[in-house]
Amino acid sequence: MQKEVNVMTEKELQRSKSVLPIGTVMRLTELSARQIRYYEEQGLVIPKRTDGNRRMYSLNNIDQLLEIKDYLAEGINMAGIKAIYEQQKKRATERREDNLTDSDVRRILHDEFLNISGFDRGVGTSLHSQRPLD
DNA sequence: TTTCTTACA
DNA sequence: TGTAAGTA
Repeated sequence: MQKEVNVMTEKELQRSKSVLPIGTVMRLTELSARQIRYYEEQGLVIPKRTDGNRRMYSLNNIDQLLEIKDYLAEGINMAGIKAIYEQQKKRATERREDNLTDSDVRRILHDEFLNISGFDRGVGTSLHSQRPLD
């Protein structure tokens, strides 16, 4: 049993190892260096730094970047993405403090997502005329 | 050669 | 966001 835990830990360690330079990340994610660095400025996906201050990304970082890319493709902006992560962090806290069932968590998650996406699209776009945050 | 920071058409 | 400049 303990052996399995070690295996899992090893995988996580490998996925957390920062060994990819930004150039590789660019090709893997189809994102420009400008964008990758910008997302870092915004507090999302902070890479390790090595040698002469060069960014080194891990496999997990790649996943994070791809996730951000998906959100962007869905029309969610930086503020919205940040909000989503803040909400997730908040949910992690709520989960410890309360005894929410999985369905409760799902309902909250769904509700928050609608508010976030509705808010972001409402500014400048007219896909929906709804004003969920009113 | 690649990446970094800063700044601007 | 793209891109140019000057480094490391």
